Order: sequence, then structure tokens, then C-alpha cells
Amino acid sequence: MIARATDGSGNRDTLNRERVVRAAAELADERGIDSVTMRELGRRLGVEAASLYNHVTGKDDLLSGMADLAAAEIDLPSIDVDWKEAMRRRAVSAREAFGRHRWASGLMDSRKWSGPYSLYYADRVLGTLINAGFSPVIASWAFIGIDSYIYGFERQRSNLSMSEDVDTVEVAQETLAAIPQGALPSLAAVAMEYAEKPYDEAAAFEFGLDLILDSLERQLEADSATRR
Amino acid sequence: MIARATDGSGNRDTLNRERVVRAAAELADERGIDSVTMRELGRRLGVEAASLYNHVTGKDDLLSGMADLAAAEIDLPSIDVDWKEAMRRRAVSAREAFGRHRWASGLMDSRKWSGPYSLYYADRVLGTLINAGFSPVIASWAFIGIDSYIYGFERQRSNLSMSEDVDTVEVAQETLAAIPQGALPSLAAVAMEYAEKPYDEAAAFEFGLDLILDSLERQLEADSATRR
DNA sequence: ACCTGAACACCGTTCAAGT
DNA sequence: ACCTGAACACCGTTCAAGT
Repeated sequence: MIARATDGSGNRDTLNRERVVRAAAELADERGIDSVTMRELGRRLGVEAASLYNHVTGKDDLLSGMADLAAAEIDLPSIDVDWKEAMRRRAVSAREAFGRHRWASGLMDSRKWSGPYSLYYADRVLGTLINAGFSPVIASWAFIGIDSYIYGFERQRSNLSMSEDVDTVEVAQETLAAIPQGALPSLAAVAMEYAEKPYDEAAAFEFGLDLILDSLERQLEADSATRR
Repeated sequence: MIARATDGSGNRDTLNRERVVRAAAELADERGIDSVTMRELGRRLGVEAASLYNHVTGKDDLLSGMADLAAAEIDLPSIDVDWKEAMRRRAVSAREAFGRHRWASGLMDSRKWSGPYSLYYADRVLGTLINAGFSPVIASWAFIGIDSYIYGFERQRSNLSMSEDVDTVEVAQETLAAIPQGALPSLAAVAMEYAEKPYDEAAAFEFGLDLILDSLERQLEADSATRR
């Protein structure tokens, strides 16, 4: 008799934390993180906003749950693979996850990074690097460096309005047209390139990623040569 | 006769956009970005919240002004200096500015990056790189890569609760104590290091920065060797 | 055990009214 | 030209009351 019990989700039993969090993530995917309000989420679940507090301690808890959901989509490096390849896969899969859930990277900013899962995650990353021969401190710096790059790149995505659904050729042409003759020559030069060949986001991401990984590799080689 | 006209700021004339924005930045510095509400800001300026709309079109405009204020504190690379040193100074001064204004990096996330000042800024950075011998596309990728790292690193700061006012030795000891014997061995190894020698944030930042800059330099050298 | 309805304190913003 | 006071639509959250 109750609509919620048999609605489209195919989930026939009552509300619980997981269903609430999942619905919030879907809402954010479809209409942006700002539209995730307790009232709107309640509406989506056929329930009053106040009822959500039976399954989630508050909005903060809800957002943490959403962040966990997205984090779980990022590949854990497997111990037995080459460290460079492992870091590469991790970075690429993170970028893909953030592409699917544009709200995720911003959410991980504010939320503390200390759940049991993220500790395990950190251990695996650090373990991969230490196994490869990096000292614990250098491994931690490398971890921080790679992650900084991953999250920072995601930030730029929305920033320069160079998301996938934007015609970068068009943006470049408009930028070019807006620049007064002779002013900003370097920016004009770049815009001229992109007016012909569109901006390849994945290529840009991997270019920067490889700058970091190549330097790390070189440092590892130099270090083992010294010890020999 | 009016208190506001002669108050501590030493600014005797009436309210204007600059004073409003500056007061908002100070409020954010002292009590966090969340405490910047129109009502609270009005209280600080001795005025009703509604009055602020005479000087600022809305809260969005206010936040943009704050972001501009912080951006102006980041060094523009001077054309005549070595590209690597220029990028280095830019990155270091950005990190310092974000340290003074913890709200700044998060604010630049959401705000579009297309004001006349930031276009000029981009031109200078790109110009420095192109002058050094990078192609326009590679220069833009390098620009994006370095900026991603800068902003991403700032993000991590708050994240791992490794800010300046936190005793990282203590955090490491607590982490170590919380890890069950034998579990998370790599994380434990890192924590053990930091329990003895505190985490050096500036060193970590420059380590990652140099990974990027060194790779760029190497690429430049290899490229010019090919052309010779 | 879970949901509702109403309330509370707080937002950003608008607008007629004052000076 | 700038400020006030009151209002509006919207938040997150609490809590007694229902079932």
C-alpha cells in the first residue's frame, strides 16, 4: 500500500542508512551537490526531512557517507604490481571516479580522512612505495604529492570551464576574440592552438602525472646506484 | 557623531565595496569562512545586513572579491628570471598566501577564473614557459600541472589535520597507538618516523614541486638536444 | 522502531520607507 | 545616495505526538 515499499528502486524493504546515502549520491549526480538538502532528499525518498534523522545523525554524516561511497570506487593498488603502474592506475581511476561524481572531490576536502577504510587505503599505497625501495618519509611525501596533484587537477576541471560537455574549441575561439590585439600574446598563442585542436583532458592529466612519477623513478634509480 | 565614521579602522569616510570585502576577509581570517554571513558582516561594520547590498551585488560577489584579494598576494613571475625559479617562487608564494588565508583556496575552487587580472596572470605564466622553450600546448599542460599541485597540496593540509598549529609528533604517536599490532605495517612505519621527527610541511611541498619542475627541465633539455 | 507536523534559529535577499 | 525594518523563502535540526 505504501508507495515507497515498491517504487522504482526495486528495494522493497524499509529505509536504512545505505539507501539514504545512495539516494543522496544519485541526487547529487543528477542535480548537483547544492540540491542535496534534507527536505529535497526526503521528498525523493517519499518521507519527511525529519525522518532522515532516524538513519543518519545529521547532514554531516550524510555527506561523509557520500564521500565514502565515491572513495570506494577508486582502485586500491595491488601489492604485486610495479609501483609506478600501481600509482598510475590509482590516479587514473580516481580521476574517472571524480568524473562520474563531480561533487566527490569537493566533499573529500572538508571531511576528515581518518575512517578505517582510508587508513587501510593509505597503508596499501605507502606499502607499495616502501616495497619499491622508497624510505618511509619519502614514500609519505610521494603519496602526498601524487594525491595533491590528483585532487588539484579535479579542481581545475570545473575552474577553467573545461569540462567534458564543453566545446573547448569554441571556448578558445571566444577567448581569442576577447583578447585585444597585441595584449596577452602568450595566452593568445595557446588559445590559437586549442582553437584548432581541442583540449585533451586525459592527456593533460597523464602528462602532469608522469612528470611526478618519472622524477620519482629517477630518484629511486639514483638512490640504488649510490648504495651499490 | 556616527561611530562607524571614526572607528578603529582609521577609515573615516563611508562604506564602499573595498571596505566591505576587506572586512569580510578579516572576518574569515579570524573566525573561518563559515562565519562570514551577511548579518555577521553587517554587525562588524556597524550596519544592517541589507545595507551591504548597496556595495556588493550579493554574497557571490562578496566571495569573488575575497578571492581576488587573496589572489593579488601571489607573486607574478617576472619575465626576466629563469623559468624554473619563477615557477618555484610563484608556487611558494601561493602556498604562503593560502597559509595566511585558509579560506582562499576553497573559494577559488568555486569561483570562475576569468577576470581580467587572472587572464593577465595566466599570460605571464605561459609567457615565461614559452620563452623558456616549451611549446604552447606543453606550456599550458605544465601550467595546469603546477597549479593542480599547488591547490591540491593546500587541500591536504586541512585534511590530514597536519596544519601548523598541530603537533604532528603527537598525531603520529596517537596514530601509532591506534593501529593494532601487525596491521597496517607501512602506515605504522611512517608514523614511527614522524613520532621522532615532526612532519615538515614546507619540505614536503617543495619535494613534490621539484618532482614536477625537474621533469619539466629534463624534458626541455631532451627536446633541445633533439633539435640540435 | 520509525514517521509526522510543527516549531526554532538561522540563512540570503528584496523592498518600501525613511534621511 | 545610503540605511533601516520587516518580510519572504529557504535551510538544518529538535521534539512531542502519533502508529
